[in-house]
Amino acid sequence: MPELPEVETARLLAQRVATGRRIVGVRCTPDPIVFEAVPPARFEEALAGRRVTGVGRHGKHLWFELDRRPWPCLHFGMAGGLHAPGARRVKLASSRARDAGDAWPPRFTKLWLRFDDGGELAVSDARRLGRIRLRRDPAAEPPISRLGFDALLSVPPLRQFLDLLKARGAPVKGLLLDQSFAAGVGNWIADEVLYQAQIAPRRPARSLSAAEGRRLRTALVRVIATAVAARADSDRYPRSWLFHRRWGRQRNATTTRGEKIRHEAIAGRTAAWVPSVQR
DNA sequence: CTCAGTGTTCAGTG
DNA sequence: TCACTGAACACTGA
Repeated sequence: MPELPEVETARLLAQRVATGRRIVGVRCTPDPIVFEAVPPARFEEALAGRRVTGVGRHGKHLWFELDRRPWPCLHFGMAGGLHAPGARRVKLASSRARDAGDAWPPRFTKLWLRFDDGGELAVSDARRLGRIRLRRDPAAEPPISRLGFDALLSVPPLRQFLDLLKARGAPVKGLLLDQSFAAGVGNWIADEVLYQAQIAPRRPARSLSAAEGRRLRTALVRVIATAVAARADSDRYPRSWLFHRRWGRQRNATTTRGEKIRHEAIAGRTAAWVPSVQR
């Protein structure tokens, strides 16, 4: 559940379930890839008996603040997620309508926590591209310290935003995907933002006019805020969004307004864009 | 069977 | 050194 809106929704869930509670049970699935070489015993020892004081997020990274360090940090990769029993699952837009049942803990669970009030949380990751780490000060250490501005909480003022664009020659689509520029933007958000800002994805970032840069910033803020307000429930995203029409076998060739959608690889990812609208 | 996919990292290039 | 690109990673579902 990768992009910022899903991670922010996971943060709110974690906050509700865990904040103020003590961890009374920790179970790690042995997985040296996802746990990045932290042995399960070490991880369990760091968490067991601790009280959760808060839940932080920057970009797509999430971490629990405990009454003793180090703290656990989560990145969900392409297919990871945070779950609570009975809670509506934040569905991946790309795997619509398929919920793999209501098993608890869910399939592919890597980390399973129980709290002193009976609450539970599980971290799953089918594809194993996610990471679970321990850090003494998450925001001050890699990989989080290397991130750029958080795309929900700290988008720079216009003047500064335009300066950042001028400093980069990469295709603007690639820049949006660069986490050291805007932390939290992923593939569909980048495409959505460029569509709404009416900018072609291959345009070098530094070639954007001030008016285009301004549109880009406005669209970024709006797309992120709207998706977060919808709690990352894609069914609640505006019908006019490119999002609803970019996928699948019905990779619909057109938007709701009848504009032709084109798919091509840019900066290593598939970009979906509308040449008749994006210049 | 093959391939794409809400990501990140690292080697290689200019 | 820097900016950028493309392959690798790992695995499911179409």
